[in-house]
Amino acid sequence: MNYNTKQRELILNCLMENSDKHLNAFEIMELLKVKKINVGQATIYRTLEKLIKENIIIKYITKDNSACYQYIADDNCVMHNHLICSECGELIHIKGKYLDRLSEHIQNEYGFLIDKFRTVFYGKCKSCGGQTK
Amino acid sequence: MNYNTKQRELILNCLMENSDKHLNAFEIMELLKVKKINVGQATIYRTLEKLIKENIIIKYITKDNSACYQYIADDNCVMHNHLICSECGELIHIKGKYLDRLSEHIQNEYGFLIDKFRTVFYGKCKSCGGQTK
DNA sequence: CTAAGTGCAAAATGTTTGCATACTT
DNA sequence: AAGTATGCAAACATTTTGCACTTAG
Repeated sequence: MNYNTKQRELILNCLMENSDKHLNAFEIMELLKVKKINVGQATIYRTLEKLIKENIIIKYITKDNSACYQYIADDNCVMHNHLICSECGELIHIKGKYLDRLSEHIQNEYGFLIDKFRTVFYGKCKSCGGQTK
Repeated sequence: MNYNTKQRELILNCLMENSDKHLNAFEIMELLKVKKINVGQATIYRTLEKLIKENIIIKYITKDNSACYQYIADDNCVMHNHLICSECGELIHIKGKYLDRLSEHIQNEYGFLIDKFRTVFYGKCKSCGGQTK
């Protein structure tokens, strides 16, 4: 169903190499251009949509209203949630009992099942001042 | 600094009356038009931005990629987080010890301070099948 | 009276689509 | 060979901007 094309590989590699940052579609295109590779913008958008559906990357909106994409599917990322710093875009993978308990509680109390792929915690990371408040 | 204009009131009322749904800019404009009120689109966008900055509403992206706005600042909403159903858009306000413990843990462990206004839990509500999984 | 907000139309931005061609399986 | 992906350019949707005018404080 999904063909493994050169373009898909390139885009995915680009996102994997930058999994600590959030990139928008334009930036991905530029990064590929620097490497003398030209991938049409339609292909970028179409591929990103597919990667989202496969839960390999996430999409979200930054404070300045731009749509960004970020690679999340490392190791056993299935069980992870993600913290994203609104200031610098740093991505932190989290898991653990506190999170599990919260999920359980929400499920029991409200019948609400959290989607770990779509849910992202926004805030400020250590170096951007999170710890001081 | 923020003038209390007729247009601002109208937009805010519209969002308050629909606090259980998510509306996009166009829908807000249409809802006002139905009431024979014409508010320019530029005003809608400019006002929404201000309301977001004031933490009165939140903005987020739905599954079908449209930007939506929703009123959150009821009662003592300051301490709340929000669950949003990806299917029907239902908004649920949550708080409690599980959430507080998670926040604390994340702060201690990672130095990361969660922004409750920006962070939204996505998932499926009871009536959309959240409980059954 | 001054600062802030408004409406319109135009411009800019970001994303999607149609279609002929090329690539994967 | 069939199904899927690509690139281009055009179309589209959404959001932002400039400017003259109005309104709130």
